[in-house]
Amino acid sequence: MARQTTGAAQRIAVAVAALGEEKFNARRIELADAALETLGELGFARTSLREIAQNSAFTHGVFHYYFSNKLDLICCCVRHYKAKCVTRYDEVVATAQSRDQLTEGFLAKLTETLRTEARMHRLWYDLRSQAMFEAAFRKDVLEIDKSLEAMIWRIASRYAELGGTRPASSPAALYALFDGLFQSALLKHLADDEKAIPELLAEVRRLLPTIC
Amino acid sequence: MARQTTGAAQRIAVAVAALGEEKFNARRIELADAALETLGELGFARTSLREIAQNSAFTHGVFHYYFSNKLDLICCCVRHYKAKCVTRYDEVVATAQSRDQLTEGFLAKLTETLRTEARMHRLWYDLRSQAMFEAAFRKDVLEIDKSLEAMIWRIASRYAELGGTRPASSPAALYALFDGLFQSALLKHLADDEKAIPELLAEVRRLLPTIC
DNA sequence: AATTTACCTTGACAAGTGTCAAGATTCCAG
DNA sequence: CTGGAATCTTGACACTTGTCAAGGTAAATT
Repeated sequence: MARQTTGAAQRIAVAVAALGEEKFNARRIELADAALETLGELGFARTSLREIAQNSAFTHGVFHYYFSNKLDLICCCVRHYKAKCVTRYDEVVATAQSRDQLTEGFLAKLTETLRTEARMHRLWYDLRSQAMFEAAFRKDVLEIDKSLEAMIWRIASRYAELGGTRPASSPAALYALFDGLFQSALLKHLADDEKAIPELLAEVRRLLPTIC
Repeated sequence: MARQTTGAAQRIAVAVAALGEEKFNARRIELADAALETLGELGFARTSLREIAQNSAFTHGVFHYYFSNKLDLICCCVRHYKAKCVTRYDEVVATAQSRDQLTEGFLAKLTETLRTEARMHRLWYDLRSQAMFEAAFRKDVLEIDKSLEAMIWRIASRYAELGGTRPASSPAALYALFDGLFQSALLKHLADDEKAIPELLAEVRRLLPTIC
């Protein structure tokens, strides 16, 4: 049975059953990757399937072939984005042998992220806000938020460990703090405020010893 | 000269010059208020001028008469929203005579806000995210962010003062922390997580003595 | 009372939207 | 090689969108 003549749900089920699963999912991720480009550029509100298709090597029909609808596509994008994101600081955590090394590695990665991946991160904040309106996003968004909280907690725990102490705050509070600072710095950075990054770094440098 | 036959910029200039300014602006705010209803319900991405008009006592043409375009309307909404927002905790700050009173007043207001104004606040987070994509929003959003930071700072300063100490963090860090916690609690609350509010309260209660 | 101005309604336009299906193409098992 | 399945392209549909202008109504001014 051709995939197209059935609903997308059945299509996907059939594909999974038919051992084409891996290929099918690989294609979905390819498409999600292409979609993330345009989404990062325009944001959720202004991005249409046709716009996504035009900025990619695919035609708009393919997206309908692989995704049951627009929300399905965006959800897949969000999930895919997550995988890229949550391990960002793990290498720093694994290799740092002192508080100083961890601090400098963390700050360097933070700077690099703000400089080169601002678009992806504003999309994250966009989608997290959308989740407040669109229930279909909530599960994935809450899951990613949890992963990010765990990521921050790994950094803080390691930092504390390297000084022989324990973090002075809860995982939730630490994540809220760093996420809030990052979000604010991102907005200022996107508004061409050149002090945004240095101020963020100074703030984090000041905070790390007091809260971890 | 009739307002409609000129561009909106001129129209507004003419209105201002013609002493109709107050009436004109009052009408704009009335319209912005109506628009905020729908925006809070649907979010920026899904809200159209017609939808706004249908959920209000006005026809869609009126919005074009009072605003040069959709962005102009939304900007006005954001600015108007600000005024409602930034004084929320001032009464608590002014009347509290002890740390306990301030804490309880703050937490009560926090709860009330989450319970009764979740829609307005998700809209704020939505618009702040939009500002990362749409430059036209940035100035207003950054300004509101500053006002909110100052609002948090007033609370923290007063809390410290009531204990004869000084806040242990910068205004930026304190705002990032509370904003991050609130944002996370709001999302969970909207996802029908009944622990969202109590957990937020517990976290804030724990944090206040350590950071202020 | 007459006329100009401010305010609002209505309907239209062009562009863009998500969705879908019919047909072309590619791929692969028999 | 061949027939059928998987994949993709194309074009169409019904609908919504922001924008705007022609016209009507109410209010103010002369």
